[in-house]
Order: sequence, then structure tokens, then C-alpha cells
Amino acid sequence: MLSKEELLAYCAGARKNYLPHISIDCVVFGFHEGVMKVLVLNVEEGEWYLPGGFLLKEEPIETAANRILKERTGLDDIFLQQFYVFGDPERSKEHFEMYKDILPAGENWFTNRFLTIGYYALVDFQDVNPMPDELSISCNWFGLKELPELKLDHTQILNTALDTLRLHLNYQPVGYNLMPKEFTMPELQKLYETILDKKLDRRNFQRRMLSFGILNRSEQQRKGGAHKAPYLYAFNIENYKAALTEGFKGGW
Amino acid sequence: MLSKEELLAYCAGARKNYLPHISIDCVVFGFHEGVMKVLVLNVEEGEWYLPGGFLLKEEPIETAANRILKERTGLDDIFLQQFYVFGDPERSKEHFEMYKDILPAGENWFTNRFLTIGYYALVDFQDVNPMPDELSISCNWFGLKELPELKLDHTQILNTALDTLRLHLNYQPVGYNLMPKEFTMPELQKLYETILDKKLDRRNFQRRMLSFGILNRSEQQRKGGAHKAPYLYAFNIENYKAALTEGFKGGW
DNA sequence: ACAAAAGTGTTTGATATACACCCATGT
DNA sequence: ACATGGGTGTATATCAAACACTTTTGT
Repeated sequence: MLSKEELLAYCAGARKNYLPHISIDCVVFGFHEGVMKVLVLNVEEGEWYLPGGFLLKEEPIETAANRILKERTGLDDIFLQQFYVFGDPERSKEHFEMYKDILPAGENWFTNRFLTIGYYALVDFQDVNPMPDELSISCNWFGLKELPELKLDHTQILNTALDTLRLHLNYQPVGYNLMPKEFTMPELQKLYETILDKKLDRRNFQRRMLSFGILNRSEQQRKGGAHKAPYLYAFNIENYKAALTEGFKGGW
Repeated sequence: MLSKEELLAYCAGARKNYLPHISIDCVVFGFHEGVMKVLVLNVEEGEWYLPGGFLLKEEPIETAANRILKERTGLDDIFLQQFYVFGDPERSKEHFEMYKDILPAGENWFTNRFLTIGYYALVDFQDVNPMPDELSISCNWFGLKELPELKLDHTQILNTALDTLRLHLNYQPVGYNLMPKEFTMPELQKLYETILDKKLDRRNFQRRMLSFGILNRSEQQRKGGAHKAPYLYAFNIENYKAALTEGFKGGW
């Protein structure tokens, strides 16, 4: 926890640089060892938050989200998807309460009501170097199944992000941003199974995935593991991007 | 156009009551005589805008959207769907320019940079009584094909709303909010064709629509028209709502 | 040699597409 | 009577689901 002086300086800086009443919260998804992970900040003992931040006064929203995530992950050019604005007038009260005994209301940045713009991000787990922000003491990956309870409405934000991601899975390719450059079909399947939280048929998955035409199979196979060596695949970026904009399913 | 005094009063009221930097813009879709219509405001000669407004300081976003639309349409309980936040720092400059010669910057509400939360609304055309807001001189329906060019980024907002609506059509029922209580299958098909901007097969449309189980066929038929009398249908609200939350297509 | 993981293929049912036919009504 | 729009039905292709067999590799 910052000292009162530090907090005052933080609030003064925020008032000077950021738009009031507006924040961004990011649900950063990574995939590692068959588990879906989310980046979570620890402010103090038992206080967990999604990574977030504010908009500079003349900054585009997506730029701000990128900036915030660069600070938390070290990564540029993260795949980001805006998914919802959370604006319950009560949603940030908890944050205000937390600082109201320390800071005079006029000085307290968190006296503001905040609408928060939710983004979800898909990143390659291996590339991320989690770093806490000014207000927190650590930044860590948590498996989806072992998440602590989050403060404010951050659990709701996370669940909405998950729902949105699952929905997107139905008409968009997902995976390029979550997988390493090369991966095997079973590994990709595991990603889908993790996101959807259900088992898929190995053979049907492969057929369907290949039918999208967004994968290139390498000559190479993943050696070293026990059992038969699986082929390595990489995404075909051109087709992948085309599929991202055009979508998969016809619908009507 | 308001007088300077009126504008000053408007701005003072806005500063007092609304959150700064945040607005709401609504794309109100109605369907009439086989044409998709959108509500558009006329501020002055050749200046067209989507209906919009601001958030009261302690007002939930959706409540604000409802309030704004009640003022424009006379309707309560409108079907609303938040679909995107538009936040380009340049997006509201045009609005500022418009008033800068009349109002001192410090007084001018539109000096603010605004992020706008986009909602689309689906309403029964017949129920709407379009009413202009304080800043405009008229509020009218325009067919999608005969829309004037809109100011600010409102054309982009409208197009994004349309894209979202089309997407939703693929996994959600649409129509309850756009159609009168009773309607014929060809009428409903016309709605779909209008939204998608393409022809559908009469017989396949009917089969598919019925397969969703969200329609009740009435004993009655629409008499009076030329040709064979079509059956009247109404939405089965329970199933409709269930389909809204659960969606249609399996996907994975 | 065998267990476990991976590649490939087949059978079956469901769903979508493209049509054809009949019926009712106003002119 | 006939043109037009509306109700219903069928053949075919296409796709998804369920399932079987073979191949490879480490133990």
C-alpha cells in the first residue's frame, strides 16, 4: 500500500492526465500446460483485481488498452477485443471506501464514479513478463479454476469476457494469439477444450479445424515426447486474418 | 438553433447534471412497409444526427439509454443492446467547432472530448411517436437506403450497429421487438431480408423459422389482401426469451 | 509386446439447399 | 381464367457426430 503522500501524488497525477469517470479493465487470457490462465493483480493481502488503467486526455481507447497491457506484460501489439462497458453507479464505491479515510474526497481520484470499458486480450503465455502497477504488489497468472475472488465487479467482468470469447469461438478463429508459433493439433484442441470447458472429439476437431483453411502443416513433427510424434502446425496468417474479418459460419 | 442564452443555459445544465466526456448514441431500428427505418434528428438544414444524450451523474447506462429513447419515441421498455464504445479523440471536434464561436470554451459543454456508448434499439414502428430534442428541429424515420449523410461519426456508428444486428441474427431471435403482435410469415421474412439485404427462399425460411419453436400460429388468417390469405403468427414469448439467452446455433 | 497417443477413414443422421406442386383470392 | 402470392412437400448435397482401425514410440 502506498503512503498517503504517494497516494496524493498519484491522485494529482491522475487528475491531471486522465479523463475522469472512465477506466479500462482488461481480461488477459494466456494458455499454459493445458490450463487457461488470467492475469491478476494483488493490491494487498486478499485484494485481487484485473489489470486496468485510465485514458489519457487525448488518447484513443485502444491505444490506452495497449499501453496499459504493455506495462503489465511487456508486450506490444496485443490482440485486444472490446466487449462491454460496465457502468453501474455503485460499481466503484468499494474503491472509494478503500481510500476515503486516507484521502480527502476532493483529492481522491477514486471519489469519481467510473464507467469501465472491458477488453479481453489473448496473449502467448510464454511471452509475458507479468509486472505489477503502482498500486499493487504483484501481478500473476491464475488458472481459471483457481481464481481468487476479485474485488469490485471484476469477477463479473471476467465472466462476461469468457462468455464473449466462447461466442467468438463460434464464428471466428481463435488461437493465433494464444498459441506459440508452432503447435500440434492436440495442443490446439486442448486450447479449445479449455475455453469451452468441455471435451471435443479428436478426429472431428481436426477435420473441422483443417476445413477452415487457416493452418499450415509443417514437415516436422514434435519429437521427444513418448508415443507417436504429432505434426507441427502454424497459422496461415493471411487466411487467418481473412477469417477474422469474414467469420466462419454462414448463418443466413 | 438555440439562441446564445439558451445554449448557455443548456451547457450549464449539462455540466451540472451529466457526467462529462461520456455520451450515448442510439440507432433506433424500426420496420415499416418492408423497409428498415432509422430514427434521425435534424439539428439544422442538412445536419443530421442519431438520437443521443448524456448520463446523469448517478444513472446506470441502460437507464440513461432508456430515458433518452423514451424522450425521442414516447416508448418505455425498449429493446436495447449495447454494442460498442466509440472513442476517437477527434470524433467530437466537429461538434465543438459548431459552437465555439458562440460559446466561450469554458462554458461550452461540447468543448469536452466525448466517448460515446453505442446502443441499438429495436422498436415497433407503429408505436413510435418521434420527437426532436432540445437542440434539434425534427425527428424522423429514414429508410436505410435513403439516409442522409450523418454528422460526426454517426454514419460509422450506424453501420456498426447494422453489422452487429446482422451478426446477432445468426444466433439469436430477432423480430419480437420489431414486428407488431401479429404478423404473417412473409412479413417476418421481409424483415430478415431487409436486415440482411438479400433475398431468402420462402419455403426454407419458413421451415427454419418454425424449427426454432418461437412462433405460435394463430387460427386466423390475414384477410382482405389479394391472393391467398396467409396465417397470422405471434411470438411465443417464453421460448423467445429462452432463445435470446441461450442462442440458436451450437457452434462447438 | 503393449499401452498410449496420434494419424487417417467410414458410416450415419441431421440440416441446408434447391426445387415443384397445389391452393386461395381479386381482377 | 389467370396472375399472384401463399401453403406444403421432396430430392439432393453438404455437414456434423459417432465410431474403428492403423501407426508410432517409449517402456
